[in-house]
Parts: sequence; C-alpha cells; structure tokens
Amino acid sequence: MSVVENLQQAATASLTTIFGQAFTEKDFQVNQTKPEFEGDYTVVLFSLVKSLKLSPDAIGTKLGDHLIRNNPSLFTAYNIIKGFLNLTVSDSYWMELLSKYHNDECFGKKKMNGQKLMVEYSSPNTNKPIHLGHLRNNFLGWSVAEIFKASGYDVIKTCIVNDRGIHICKSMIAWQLFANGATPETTGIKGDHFVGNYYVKFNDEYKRQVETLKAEGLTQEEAEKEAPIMKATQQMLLDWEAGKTDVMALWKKMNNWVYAGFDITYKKIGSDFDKTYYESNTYLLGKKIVAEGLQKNVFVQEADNSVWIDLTTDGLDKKIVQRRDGTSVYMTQDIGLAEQKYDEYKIDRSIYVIGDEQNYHMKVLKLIAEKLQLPNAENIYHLSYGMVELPNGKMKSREGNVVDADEIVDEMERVAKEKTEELGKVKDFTAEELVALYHNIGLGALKFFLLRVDPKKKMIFNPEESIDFHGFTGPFIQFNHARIKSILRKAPGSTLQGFGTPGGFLPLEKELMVALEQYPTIIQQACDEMNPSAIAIYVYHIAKTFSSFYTEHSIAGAETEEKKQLRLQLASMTANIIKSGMNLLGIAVPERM
RNA sequence: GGUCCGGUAGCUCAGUUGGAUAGAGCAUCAGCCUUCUAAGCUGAGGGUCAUUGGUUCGAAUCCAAUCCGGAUCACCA
Repeated sequence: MSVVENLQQAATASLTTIFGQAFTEKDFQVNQTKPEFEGDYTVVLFSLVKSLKLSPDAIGTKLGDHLIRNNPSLFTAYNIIKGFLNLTVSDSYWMELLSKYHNDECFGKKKMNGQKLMVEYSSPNTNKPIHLGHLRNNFLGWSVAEIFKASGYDVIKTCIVNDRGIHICKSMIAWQLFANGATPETTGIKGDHFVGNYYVKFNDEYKRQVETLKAEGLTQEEAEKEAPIMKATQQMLLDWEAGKTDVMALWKKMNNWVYAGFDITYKKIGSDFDKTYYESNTYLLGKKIVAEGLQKNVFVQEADNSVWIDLTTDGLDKKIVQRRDGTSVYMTQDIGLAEQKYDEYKIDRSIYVIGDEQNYHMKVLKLIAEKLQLPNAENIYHLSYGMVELPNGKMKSREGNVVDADEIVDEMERVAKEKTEELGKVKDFTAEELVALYHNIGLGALKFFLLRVDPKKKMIFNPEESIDFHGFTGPFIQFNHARIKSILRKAPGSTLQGFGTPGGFLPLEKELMVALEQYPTIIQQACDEMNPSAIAIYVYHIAKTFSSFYTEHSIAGAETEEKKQLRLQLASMTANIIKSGMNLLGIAVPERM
C-alpha cells in the first residue's frame, strides 16, 4: 500500500474517531507537499470546515496529533500552514522500503487477476507502407498491452490485417496498368513501398481521368462515377468476392510482397502479435451475421438490395453494412471480427487502438454489436488516439506527403550513431554491440517522442526539427540508467543491513525517495487511463531528479559508509524503475552508452 | 448545419481530477568537466491559462455564452 493510500485510510479513521461522525476518503484531498514547505504529504483541510464547523487550523491540529500518535511508524511530524496539514513521513519507513525493494526488478507489478483482455493494434492496410501515424498506433498498442500485463491482466495482442477491399484493388489495377510486370525483386524496392507506389499512381490517374471527363461536360460527381479506372476497380472487387482465379492470384502475389516488407518493419520497431486476423477471412462471417441481423430485423434491406441499420433513434444516422452489389464494407468485417474474437478467446474486454478519425465508426460498431446482442458487446472499448500531423496538416498516403516509418527509424539510428561516435565512450564495443546500441537509442528516442504525449491529443511532428536527444527524451533517460549502472559496477554489493538511519535525508535524497515510492501508483494510473504518457512523464521525472542528485552529491564518495550504502540503494532502485518503466514503453535501456 | 475534440511561455507539451507563488523540454543568455559517464548540472529572461460572465473559502481545471482550429456525419478503409 502506498503512503498516500495509508494516509487516506489513517486520516479517514482518525477523523471518524475524533469527531464521532463518518468520513470517507472523498471528504478531503491528499497532495504531495510543495517543496517550499516542510513535509512530504499534505491533507487539504478546507473541505472539512463546513461539516465540522471548526476552523481549518483547529481541525488540522486535532488530526495531526491523532495521526502521529496512532501511526508512529509512518508519520513523525506535522505543521499547519493556511489550511494545509503537512505531514512528514518517518525516515524508518523510507529505509524499510529501500532495503526491501532496491534490488527488486518487479517492484510495482501486480499478480495475475484472472481477467483476460485483447488489445487490437497496428492493423495495417496492405496497399501502402507504414508511416509515422501508424507508428504512434503500434507503440501505443504495444505499450498499453504491457501496462495491462504489469497490472495483472492476461493480455492477447492482436492485429487485423485489412488485406482486401476496394483500396487493395486500387493498387492492383494500377499495377496492371503501369507496372509492365515489374516486381520488388526486379526494381529492388521493399515490397510494401513498391505496392504503395501503385496506390499513389492509381490516385494520380483517377484524378486525371476525372478532370478529363469534367472537361467533356460531366459534373464532378458524374465524372467520379464514370472514370474508367474506378469502374475497373469496382469490377475487380466483385471478381475478388466471386473468387475469380486470376484476380485472386494477383491479390495473393501483391499481398505477399507487402507482408515481406511489413515483416522487416515490424521486427525493427518491435511490434508483435499473439494472433493475427485477416479481413479476407473475417468478412464472410460478417456477411453471415448481416444475414442473421436481417432476420432479426436489426437491419433493413432497401429496394436496391443494399443493407442498412437505422440508428436515428440513438442520435446517429443510417449506416450501410452491405453494398447493393452484395460486397461487404469496412463495418461488415468488423462485426464478424468482434464475434470471432470472443468465440476464440472468451475475453472480458476488447480494446481497439484506432485513431480518433474513426470515433464515429467505433461508436456505430459498438451500437450494432449491442443491438445484435453479440456476446460482451458492452466491453468493446475504443482506445482513441489523436493523429500525428505535419506542420502543414494531415499526412495522406495517397498524396504521398507522409513521414515513412522505415525512413525515420533509419534516420534516428543514424543520428544515434553520429552522437555516440562524437562522444566516444564506447570505443571498445564490438560491431554487433554498436548496431544494437544505435538501434536502442534511435528507436528509444522515437518511441519516447510519440508516447510522452497524451494519446487522446493530436500531436505535431516537424520533420525539419527532427527528434531531440537532449532534455525530455528517451536518450536522456537511457543515459541516466547507463550512468547508474556504471556506478554500481564500480561500487557493488550495497546493503543497509546492520545500519541505522543515517541521520536523516538530504532534500534531493528525499525527493528521489518519494518519487520512487510512487511507481506502483503510476502503473495503476497508466492502466486505468490506458495512457503510457503517464509512465513516460514519471520515468523522466525520476531520471531528472536522479541527475540533479548525482551532480550535487557523490555516491561512491559519500561522507559516511551509511550514506554510501543508502545512496547506492537509491541509485539501484532508480535504475530498476527506469528500466522497468521504459520497458513498459517498449524501450530498452543500455548498460553503457 | 448536427455531433465530438482541442485552445496553457516564441515552439512542442505537463498540470496529481477544485488547492499553496501555473511547470518541463527545445530555442535565447550567463556560469560549471584534473572527482562516480557533461546525451549532464545550476541560474536568468519569457504567461491576460482564447474571451466574457457565473458557481465558492479557493478556478487553467466545473457551468454558460462567444471567438478560433481540427475530426466526423461516404455504397472509402
């Protein structure tokens, strides 16, 4: 139990005893004490004034006295300033915590709680390579899954590959028209990029045809419908759903090119999945459920054969679930997948890591699932995150203005190499060790950059400015970890056994100690909010506090042996928490850098 | 137009769910490496928390209105 929880409980009990009426933890607030005041944690007294009809100071004095008398091992002193009761936590409490956990790499992690949940993330389309926006999704999904694991959940990481549909046909048509039989092998272009280029080509040609038709007198809408390349694409989708052999062969060939490319990227960025679904398998189940929904009158069929759901009574619009030509839409396969996930894994919760541009889609999906009475429909949760934007607006694959994932990872590794060589601290590393180090630092910088921001908020990336390696960054935190490891290598074997309290803590020692103690609470908070940035901000705070401490006070050369042992333990616990926290973000921390 | 999200330092972001004098990083300026790793540390400058009103002991935080920006409302995914 954390100090805050202890304090909340103790104060609730004390108030009830002193004043003879019932209190709960919500009747007052507990904060960390501001550095300019004496104490560690603060009870805000104002909210108690009304019900007790006493001054804040009178309440504070009684509460402070009672708390210290009844919890001598926890609190040793208090003061009251302007309605704030500041309590000082006893040194022995901190000493005990340190000696118990300084070497515990699992500090803050919980035991299995028996709940099973699924995190769906990444979920690429097979018509274009991964870009920076997708990286935010990948890092977020992976990290949230790890945070759930650390909180005791049984987690299944999953990915739905959107491997079919009109968008895939666009790349296929463009390849037929323009490629002259070229392949990734003949061109030397990575498969996902190769196919993505044809997706862009489709769009260019489509635009050109629309303009031509408009010049011939058609309206925009007519031209979009009549453009030959679009008609060919729609025909191809029909042929695909009919299983026409040459279309299927081309589809398989091109998708395999993309998968070969994705494999390389996924390996590089550390995305992995326990289960991969393919839309080409799930859409049929979706169509089956649509048919059943028609029987149940959840869906209605229009005269032109298209199938709809009317959500106007829920404050939404009508939504199509199957086209008039009988082909399935995005929603169709998502309905099928929702059921399949539950059938296969009997999950308690199903989390979808999907961009906020699809808030409406996900709201509709959940509503449909509920109306169809799919199992566990109410436990569908959309983890919605903001787009990564460039200074001049949104990234769009079909217009080619994207920050490519492979390129930016390579760029980060290149910068890591450059900076490492400049500093020249790891000249004895083997070639292999160097490659791993550049990778960990470069990718660490990138992951931290994307994860340190609240997922719900959109973020701006300026390619001109690149990603920093100084300050509130991954490499700064990695550096402090390496620095601690270096100290521990030189002065190993810390133990406080046989030592008493080494004469109180210095302010920076205390600050670090208080922060370290909060790690379990932070994991809990990050889990509740599904928010890795809480971990990122916290780990940075730890590293920053340690860094100040490190420059102010010598660890190996401390004034006394007790002080030295205490500081070694503090350093060790700091390193463990940095490592543990960074691992929850998917970032490795080097022993040296 | 309907719905939803956002607006905090020059830039990128925090702000413990209503608490004490609103904080970091980058950028700018001034210091600090014969001592445990300077990817570092210390300090300075930089704010009408979009605006106005309200709620109360107390508001960046809650409510209302207004202004600005974005997403979405597709037989695209």
